[in-house]
Amino acid sequence: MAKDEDASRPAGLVFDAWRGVLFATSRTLQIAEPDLIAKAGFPLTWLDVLAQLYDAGDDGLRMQELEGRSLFTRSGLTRLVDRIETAGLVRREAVPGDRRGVRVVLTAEGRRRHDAAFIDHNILIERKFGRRLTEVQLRAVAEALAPFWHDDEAPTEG
Amino acid sequence: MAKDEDASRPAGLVFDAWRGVLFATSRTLQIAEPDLIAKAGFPLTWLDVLAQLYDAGDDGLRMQELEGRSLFTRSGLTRLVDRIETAGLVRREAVPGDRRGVRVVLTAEGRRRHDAAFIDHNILIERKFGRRLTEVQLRAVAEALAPFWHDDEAPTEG
DNA sequence: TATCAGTTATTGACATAGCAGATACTGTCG
DNA sequence: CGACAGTATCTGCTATGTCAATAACTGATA
Repeated sequence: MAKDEDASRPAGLVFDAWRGVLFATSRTLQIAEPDLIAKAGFPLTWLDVLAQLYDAGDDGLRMQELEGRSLFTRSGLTRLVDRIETAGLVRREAVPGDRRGVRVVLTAEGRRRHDAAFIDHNILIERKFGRRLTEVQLRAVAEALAPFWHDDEAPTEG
Repeated sequence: MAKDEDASRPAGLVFDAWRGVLFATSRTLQIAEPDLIAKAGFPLTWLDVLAQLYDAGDDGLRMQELEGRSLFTRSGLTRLVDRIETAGLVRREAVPGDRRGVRVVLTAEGRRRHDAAFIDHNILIERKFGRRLTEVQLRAVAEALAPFWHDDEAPTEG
C-alpha cells in the first residue's frame, strides 16, 4: 500500500529526479571530455580553471580564491595549475606585499585557448544536452536547480 | 518552439539548465560521499555496483552488463569489483556455458550492507537535494532528464 | 583439427585527485 | 631581536580511474 501520495514527497520522485540529474551530468560529461581534449587539447579541469581566471580579469586569482571557486582541493589545484603552467596557458606571479602568496594569471596563449575551448564546449553542451530538452523543460530545469548555484553548505568567498 | 523572446534565448537557457544540473550534482555528491563513507564504510562507487546487483536478482550480473549499467570502463570495473570482493560484499562466480565470463553476485553480507547504505543514502539525497525542490519541480526535472537514463547516444552527430 | 576473427575479462603503465604533513612567509607580542 | 600563532602553498604517500595490451575462451570455417 502506501501508493505514493500521502507522504508530502513521494520518495520515488526524488529518486527519479536525482537519477536524472546524475545521469544527465555523467552522460554529457563523458562525451564532452573527450571532445574537449580532441578539439582544445586539454581536459575539462583545465577549462574550469581557465574560465575562472578569465572571469577574474587581469589580476588573476590566488590559489586560495581559485580553490573557493572550483571543486578541487588545494593540493589538487597546485598540481593542476602546475600542468597548465607547464603548457604555457597560465603564469604564476608574485603577490606584491605577501611573499607567501601566488597569483595565477592567464597568458595571452591561455586566453586564446580558453576562448576557443569555451565556444567549442558550449556548442557541444547545446548539442548533447540542450537539444534533448524542449524549451519549456530547459526553463523548468534551470529554474528548479538554480538554488544549487549558491550553495549554503559550502563557505562562499566574498 | 520558435518562441522568440530576446530576454531568454535558448542558448542562455541551455547554459543555465546545464549549470544547474552540474552544480546540483557536484554539491550533492560532495556531501553524500563523505556521509556514505562515514555511515556505510564504503564510497558511492561501491553503492552503485551493489545497487545494480541488488536490482539484478539472484543471478547477479556479468562484468559486461555491469559496465553497461554503470559509468565505469571495463577495466575500472574489474578493479572496483576486486575491492568490493576483497571486502566480502560480492562474489565472482563462473558463468555456466561460457568459461570466459564471470558473474558478480551479492553475498549475504553485501545485501545487508547495501540495504543499510541505500536507506541512509536516500535519506541524505532527500535532505540535500529533494528538499530544495517542490514536488512540481521534482516532477519536471525527473521527466525532462529521464532520456539520459538509457543513453543510446547516436554515434554520429545527432 | 587447426586456425582465425570476435568476445570477455584482467593486467600493466600511467595520470590525477585527496589527505596529511612540510615549508615558507606574515604579523604580533615580549 | 626571538618566539609564536596563523596563513599560503607545496610535497609524499596512497587510492582510484583510464587506455593499451594481454590472456582465455567461443564459434565458424576449411
